[in-house]
Amino acid sequence: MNEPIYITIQNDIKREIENGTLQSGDLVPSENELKEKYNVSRMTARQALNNLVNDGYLYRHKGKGTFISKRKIEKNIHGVRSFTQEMAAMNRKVSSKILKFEKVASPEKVAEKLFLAKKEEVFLIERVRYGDDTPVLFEQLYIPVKLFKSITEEDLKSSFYHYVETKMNLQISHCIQSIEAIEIPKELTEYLMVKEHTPTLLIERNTFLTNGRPFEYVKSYYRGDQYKFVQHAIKG
Amino acid sequence: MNEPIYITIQNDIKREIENGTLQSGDLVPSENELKEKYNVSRMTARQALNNLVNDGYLYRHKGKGTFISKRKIEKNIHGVRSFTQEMAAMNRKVSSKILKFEKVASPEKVAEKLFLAKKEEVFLIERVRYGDDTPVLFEQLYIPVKLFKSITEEDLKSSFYHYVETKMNLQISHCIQSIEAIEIPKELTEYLMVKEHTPTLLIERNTFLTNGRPFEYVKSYYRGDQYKFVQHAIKG
DNA sequence: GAGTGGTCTAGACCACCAT
DNA sequence: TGGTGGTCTAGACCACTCG
Repeated sequence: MNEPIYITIQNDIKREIENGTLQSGDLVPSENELKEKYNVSRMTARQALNNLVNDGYLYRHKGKGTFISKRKIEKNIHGVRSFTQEMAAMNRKVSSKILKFEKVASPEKVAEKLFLAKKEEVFLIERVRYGDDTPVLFEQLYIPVKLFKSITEEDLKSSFYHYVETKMNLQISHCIQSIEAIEIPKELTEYLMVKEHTPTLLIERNTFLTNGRPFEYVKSYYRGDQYKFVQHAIKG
Repeated sequence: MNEPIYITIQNDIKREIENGTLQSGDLVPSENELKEKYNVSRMTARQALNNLVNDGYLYRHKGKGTFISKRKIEKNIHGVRSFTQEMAAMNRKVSSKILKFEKVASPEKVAEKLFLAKKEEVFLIERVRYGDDTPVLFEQLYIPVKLFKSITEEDLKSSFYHYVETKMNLQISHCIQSIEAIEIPKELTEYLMVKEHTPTLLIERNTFLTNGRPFEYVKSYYRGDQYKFVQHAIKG
């Protein structure tokens, strides 16, 4: 395995939280216990715990220990959710059709959003996504080639975020998005099977990893009659 | 000083970002440079930088260095923002016209959202809100009478959230909102000064205090051509 | 006093990037 | 090749909490 040890420790603990072995309020093994168990230095065990604290899985109490935080389920509601998660929440079956999957020189705006040099290569992926076989969403996804060297069409048939987190072991942190109501662009009417002038939700999203770097810029066009964007937001 | 060294380093860098000495895209001193400058170990310098990355101030590039990220001001955007804040961010002057301000028996759906008994009294406030004198938003706001006994029309001319937090000393915690694209309802065309069928952003929001109780339920209709909803969301 | 997390050191090897 | 960040070690002292 080339996976860093602290990632292994993190994943082990995450798994125990997700399958219920560790419950909200439970004490997690101390840094010294993890040090023994994984035969690593204390700093390495600490790094794993710190990352989980930053991600909201754990909290610490000086002199007492490290504990599982509440949330867990609520966590899925906060903020960024994938289309797949949204549809699952509504009990709709998801499918996708990929219309385009090619390497292109990044347009200026995209390069800026992805912190790339001008014209640096990006994958441009266009797909239509369906809920219960009705088209819901047309999406243009831009991702840096240098980061996603080995991605295939197959990987995009289901959840891209899932791929990023589990296959690539990257940690998604946050996004900045804008949401507006527009008339559907003419060229999309046939993909979404609607007539001209249909109200459409346009969401532009720039999503970042925990290392502070963006990994996607995506423009999504949602059919107004098929999709309602639900979210849970925390005041800041 | 009892302040940990890494906090000192963080604050020094933050200050340079805030006063403009370090600008978006600039290279921050490397871990080794900070190590020399502050006469600390590399891990300590690294801890300072890592924290700033987690807080969104910096991003890293393996082999290249650590850089100032764009955001900075956008950081305030996390989650719930009031219309007033949104407009201020765009440098637009805000004004309001109150069309209706009355006590009504709460409709069933509203009672449910506000945790009230059926037909318990609520204030229904309808207002049009303007940015630079152009109508941007028509809003129906429902708030419990028992909570806002002494509210006046005057209090609603500017930010309602500001009133809640500073005049009533309540702490806003979070909201659940749905966002969808619709055609403008006929009866609103004149308030928003648009023609029929104009794409409109409908946002329904249920907002809660830190004590877990809801204090408002609001339906907002935003002119699609005037308003883009920008937000910063954290992955859960 | 024993255990915990918080801070810190002085090294090390690696992968990545520019030149 | 030299500089950068990414990972990791084997120690150390401290402040806090609990019995």
